[in-house]
Amino acid sequence: MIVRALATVPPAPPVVKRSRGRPRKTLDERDEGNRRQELLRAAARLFRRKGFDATSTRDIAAAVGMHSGSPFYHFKSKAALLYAVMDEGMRAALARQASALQPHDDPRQALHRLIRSHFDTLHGPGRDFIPVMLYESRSLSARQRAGIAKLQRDYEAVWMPVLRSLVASGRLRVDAHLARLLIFGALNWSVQWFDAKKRASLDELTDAAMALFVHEESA
Amino acid sequence: MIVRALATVPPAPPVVKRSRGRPRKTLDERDEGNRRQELLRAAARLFRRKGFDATSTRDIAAAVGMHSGSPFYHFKSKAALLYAVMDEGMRAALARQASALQPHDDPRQALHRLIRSHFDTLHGPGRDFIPVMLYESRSLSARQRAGIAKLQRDYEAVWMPVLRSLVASGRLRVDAHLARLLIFGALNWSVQWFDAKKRASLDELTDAAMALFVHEESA
DNA sequence: CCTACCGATCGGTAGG
DNA sequence: CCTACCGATCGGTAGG
Repeated sequence: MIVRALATVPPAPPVVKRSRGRPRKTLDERDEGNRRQELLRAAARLFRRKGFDATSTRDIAAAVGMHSGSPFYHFKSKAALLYAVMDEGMRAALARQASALQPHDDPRQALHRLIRSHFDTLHGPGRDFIPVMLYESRSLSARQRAGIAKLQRDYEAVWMPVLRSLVASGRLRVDAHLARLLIFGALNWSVQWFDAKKRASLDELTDAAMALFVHEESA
Repeated sequence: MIVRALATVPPAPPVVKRSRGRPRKTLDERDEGNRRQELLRAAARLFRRKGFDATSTRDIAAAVGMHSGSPFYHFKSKAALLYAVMDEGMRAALARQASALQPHDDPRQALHRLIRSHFDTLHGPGRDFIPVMLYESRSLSARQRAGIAKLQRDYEAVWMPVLRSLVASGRLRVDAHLARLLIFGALNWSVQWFDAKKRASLDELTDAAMALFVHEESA
């Protein structure tokens, strides 16, 4: 088990309890993956809570019981860590989205599933990754931003036929492109106010969003 | 006219073109107000573009042709500058909102005016102040955050009777509290994608939002 | 509002 | 992954 150094007591060096002499060879590969994942999760949590610029690589190292220079053994720069958080977050979101859609859904059911899956991505396990992407993209390089933008386009593309078909049947009363922007805003903004106290569950939230956006069929 | 130092060439000290010997006495009061306002506007623009933590007080000083220590003559700390930006932004938003509402509006018209006023606040003149508030509140102290939260509650309170009345007539199909959160999200998120190229005008945007959220009267 | 400056912190690296 | 360290930058201040 790893003892976390208290980030609020800067003078104290991190206490490292991992034994130095244990056998390394056979577990090397898996260990490296684990340490990398620990760094990613700690970085995501700190980037979300304090922001990218206000989080030091020392904070991240301390959160996983490493010394200050060690994160650079796993990531070549702080920006690379940020990119990895966003990349991993988007790939998980894409996978979740793909498995949410069912073959015989009508457009209304499809939108319901997309919204529910989106809320899962924002508020379910691993919930820090996508908020970091939503709020810290400014700190990416142009090249990195382009990489993330590609994944975002893939994610958004899945929504468009669903939205267009709801527009065609009069259930959405706005151009599909604008509808997507406004709906994503409504959903994404929930990271500002939704909390685990959960006055509303994610299911209830999904129903509420559907009721707000989707009109009854007819003129 | 003020010559802006290039923020990307750190070694060069800011070039100050203001004449040193001009009469000061009679204009002192107005000048101080002007300099303070210049600092606020420059800070808002930089805080929005680069984020609070990534903006140095030197950046802000250079943007208005001051030397590095001088902003502290006008504001006692960088955080005080941030607070002033948000406070000024919210007071302007409240004033704009108050003047937008007309006495004999029906609920639908009232919501239209509130949304249009909100888009003005987000994208009209002085457009940096509120986005800074929306995205940098994390950097406020608890006391400062409480001060801004009070203004936000006042701002939100104006929407509630309008939303409740639309719920009562079946034109909004969600609890008024949740409707406000989702609608604010849709509107606020536009700071991420709306640009001056204006494929859609603010009027068109307002109509689109109304069409998305507000249903026809009836069961 | 400028000058000159301080202590603290930061991202990153060499070498093991 | 640790040790020891560097150069750069930052918020802020004294004194004028």
